[in-house]
Amino acid sequence: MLELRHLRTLTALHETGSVSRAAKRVHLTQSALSHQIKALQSHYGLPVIQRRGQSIELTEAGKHLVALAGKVLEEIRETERDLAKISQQASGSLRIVLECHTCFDWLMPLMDEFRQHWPDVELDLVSGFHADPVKLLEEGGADIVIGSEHKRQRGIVHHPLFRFEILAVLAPEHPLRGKRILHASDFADVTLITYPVPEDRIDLILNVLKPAGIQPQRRTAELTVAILQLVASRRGVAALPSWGLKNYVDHDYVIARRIGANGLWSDLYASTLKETASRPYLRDFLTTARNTCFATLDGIIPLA
Amino acid sequence: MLELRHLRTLTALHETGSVSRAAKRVHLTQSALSHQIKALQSHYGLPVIQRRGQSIELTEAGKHLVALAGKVLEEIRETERDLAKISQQASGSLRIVLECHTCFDWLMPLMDEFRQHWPDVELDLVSGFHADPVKLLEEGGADIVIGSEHKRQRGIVHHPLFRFEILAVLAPEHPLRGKRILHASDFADVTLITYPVPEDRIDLILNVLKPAGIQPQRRTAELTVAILQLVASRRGVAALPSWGLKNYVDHDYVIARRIGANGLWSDLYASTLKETASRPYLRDFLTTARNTCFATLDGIIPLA
DNA sequence: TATGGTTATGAACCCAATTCATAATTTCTT
DNA sequence: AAGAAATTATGAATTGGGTTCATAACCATA
Repeated sequence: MLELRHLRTLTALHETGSVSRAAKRVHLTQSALSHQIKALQSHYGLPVIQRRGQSIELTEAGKHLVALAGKVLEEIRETERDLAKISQQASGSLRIVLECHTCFDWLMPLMDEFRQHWPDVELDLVSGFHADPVKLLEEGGADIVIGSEHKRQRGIVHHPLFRFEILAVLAPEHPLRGKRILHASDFADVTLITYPVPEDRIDLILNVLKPAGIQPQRRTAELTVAILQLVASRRGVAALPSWGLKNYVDHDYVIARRIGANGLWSDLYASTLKETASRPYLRDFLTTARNTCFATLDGIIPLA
Repeated sequence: MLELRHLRTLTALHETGSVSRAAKRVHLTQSALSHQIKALQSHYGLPVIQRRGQSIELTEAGKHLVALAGKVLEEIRETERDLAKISQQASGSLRIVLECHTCFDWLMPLMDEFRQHWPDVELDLVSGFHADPVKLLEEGGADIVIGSEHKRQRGIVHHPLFRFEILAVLAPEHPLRGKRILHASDFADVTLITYPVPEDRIDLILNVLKPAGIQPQRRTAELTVAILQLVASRRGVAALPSWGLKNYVDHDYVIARRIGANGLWSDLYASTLKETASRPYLRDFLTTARNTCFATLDGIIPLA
């Protein structure tokens, strides 16, 4: 009766706190999850979730099942790693090109974990700027590109990671602090603080400012903390993924504002060659990435 | 891809050492298991079983998966016990009537385990002889009857346990030692050593000797070891389940012979009231019983 | 070489999980 | 308070994957 799919659903419910969000997380319909939950409850004669206003909460029974899920799913992945070792598919290289600078935040701990699990995989970050990172895959200079590119291309697989919102970051006393939502025009007279990458790699410029014919001043910094430091000391404003901001916003170090009525969103993909896509360690890397991101990053949305 | 059903199949393969026997064990066709195995192998790019002449053996990969199965399936049962506690279905009584005396062998350790898992269930053996044990269920004097009865009866559920062979047990120097198979006529002049129960509860008499019009002398003993002791000291022959004999036969304490060309087989069921059948602890008792029996008892066959 | 038993394979089938369509419910907004 | 928006529940329809069926291949033993 209980199946692994139920356990996956339960963890998704736990992580997202909502049936429909959990459904996206496991790539099923909200209806499917509703049926699953109903089946579980009637089987055990116990509710597993409980409405708590906006979001849902797991009951005691639900928590037991989530704890089980954690153990079981991890154990399965462990043995699958063992199997990969046995079939000698546990070695190779995973050279990562990172287009999204902020992603260092979650990639670093992920890489640490990965190194422990796959000691025989040569794990590297490919440094430097690359005009056409996907070409790097084809040329054999890298094994995976993490970025927003996802146009169909033969021989290449774009593994969807997640969608996230990019927020404008301001100093708490910034003149624009009063507006709940910022529009292109608001950026006319500000200095934009970005990572040192070309304009066409910056979503705010590409999708918002350029279409509106606005070209703000730019200043660059390598590290996210440096950017935030500059913002806080009123040298300009930045546009950063929402997830990395929570701590700084909570401590009133900076404030964050939505860009445009619907917000500015960006999709993240992990692209590989078709042939590397099937390697066990690559698959494990991807699921670990998704797991840790969805578990630790606030406000991200699963991608089809 | 990997599902709990695969894990169950793997353990069955491990326990039975044969695809078709494992199929019976998990109540599927041999074909279904064959497909499952094929799917597993092609998914992991590894064989999980290996032919070893008559029987099969698990490969290293298979052993990893079996180890996983042990952990995972046990953890699931653990949390299901927790859920039963939460839903307050973890208390009640389990008074067992045992028609098959030899079954004490496996029932005792089983009861010990059960007591640890379900401390709030009142566990008891209903002692004494009962002419109609199923009636005892209806009268509320017992909760489960372990025996061979399985005729349809409304309000009663007969949970199949397993089929086992009853072998004739002789002293090593017994005159009949030369025959590989014993027939009804061979029992004409022997003393039959049995448990102290009526004739119609003894399969050998009921199904073999009575139809042939043979009525051997009888002598009774309470305990299996006592019966074996009497057999070894040439006071007569006995008919006992094959599984309990292995140790004694291996040590040349007694010898065992098939009864009739196809052997004498008996089916074991656990009968309960319909209403008690759904209780979590009862279900757990049954699966534990089957698990331990199939894991520890040689030569038993699953029952539809 | 036959024979009984076990396993493999492809096609057909069937059920159960999912989706679809929609209703019911809740929450947010004005 | 009422209407709009979002979320969840439910029943019917669909579909896809796992199982069975039928049969072939294979393997040991006589």
